[in-house]
Amino acid sequence: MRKRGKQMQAEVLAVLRGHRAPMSAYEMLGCLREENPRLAPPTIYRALAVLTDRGSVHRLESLNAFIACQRDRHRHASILSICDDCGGVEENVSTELLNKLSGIVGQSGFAPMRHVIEIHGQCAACESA
Amino acid sequence: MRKRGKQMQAEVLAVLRGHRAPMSAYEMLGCLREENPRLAPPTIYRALAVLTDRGSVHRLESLNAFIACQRDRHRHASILSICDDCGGVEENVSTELLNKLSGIVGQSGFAPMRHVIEIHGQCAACESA
DNA sequence: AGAATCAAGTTATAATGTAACACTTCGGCT
DNA sequence: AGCCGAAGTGTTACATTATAACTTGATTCT
Repeated sequence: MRKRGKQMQAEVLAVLRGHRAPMSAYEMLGCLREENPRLAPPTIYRALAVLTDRGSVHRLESLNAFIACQRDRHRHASILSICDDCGGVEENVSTELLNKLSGIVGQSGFAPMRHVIEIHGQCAACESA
Repeated sequence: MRKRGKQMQAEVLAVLRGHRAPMSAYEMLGCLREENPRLAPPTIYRALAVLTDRGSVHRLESLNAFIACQRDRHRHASILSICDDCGGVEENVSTELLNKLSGIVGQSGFAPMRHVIEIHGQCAACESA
C-alpha cells in the first residue's frame, strides 16, 4: 500500500490542475469519488497536506480552498490575487516585498516562518465589465 | 429589539478584549453562554460581521479566529504576526508595504479591495526560550 | 517466511459557518 | 392612538470543513 499515497497525490493534483478556479477539499472529493466512491475526507486532506508542503498546491486560507501552483512548484511565499467576481487567482512572487515584510514584523523580534498573503478584489477582465 | 444588536456587539468585543490571544467564534459563544445560555451561533457571527466591518475586530483567516484590534479601531489592512508557540498576535500597519503590494498585483490590472496578510512564526519571547 | 513498522483506509465525530424562517420592535401613516 | 410595513434579531436546523482514533494492509528487514 506504500504506493497508493503518491498515486492519490497525483490524482488530486490532476483534478486541481483541471480547474482554473480554487476548489474546496470536498469538491475534489466529489470529482474523485466518480472513480472511487469509497474515498473519504482524510484521504484527500492527507494528499493535500503533502502537496501544499511540497509547494505544488497552495491553500487559500481566506476561502478554505486550494489551487494548483501556477509557477511550477516553488516554495516561496506567494502573493495570491483572488478575483471575487470570477473566482480566478493569480500568483505572484516578490522577494523584495517579503524582505520588507520581514523588516516590519522583525522590529519586535518576530521570526517569520510562513506567509499568508491574499488579496481580494477584481481582476482586470471583471473590472472592465 | 433594535438595541440588543449593539449590546451584543459590545459584549462580544468585551470578551475579545479580555483575551490576549485570538478566540474562535465558538469560544466566545461559550463565554457568553454563561450569561445567556440560549445564545446561538448566528448571533455571534452577526456581531462579529459588524465588528470586523468596522475594524474593531480582525479575523485571522489562517486560524478561523478573531482578535480585537490593538490599534484603536482603524480600517487599514493590518499585518498580523501570529506566534505559533504562544498564540500571541501583533498588529502592524504599513502604507508603504500596501503600496508595493498594489503595485505588484496591479501589473495585471488587478484592483485590490481587501488584504489578508498573516505571518506565522515565533515572537521574540518564544524564540529566545 | 515471519515480525515489525508505518503508511493508507475507514468510521465517526468535532469544529466552523450559514440559510431560512419566525418574532419583535420601531417608525410612519391614517 | 392604532395599524401596517420595514428592518433587525432570535431560533432552528443544517451545510461545510476538518480531524481524531482505530483498522487494515503493504513493505522491509532478519
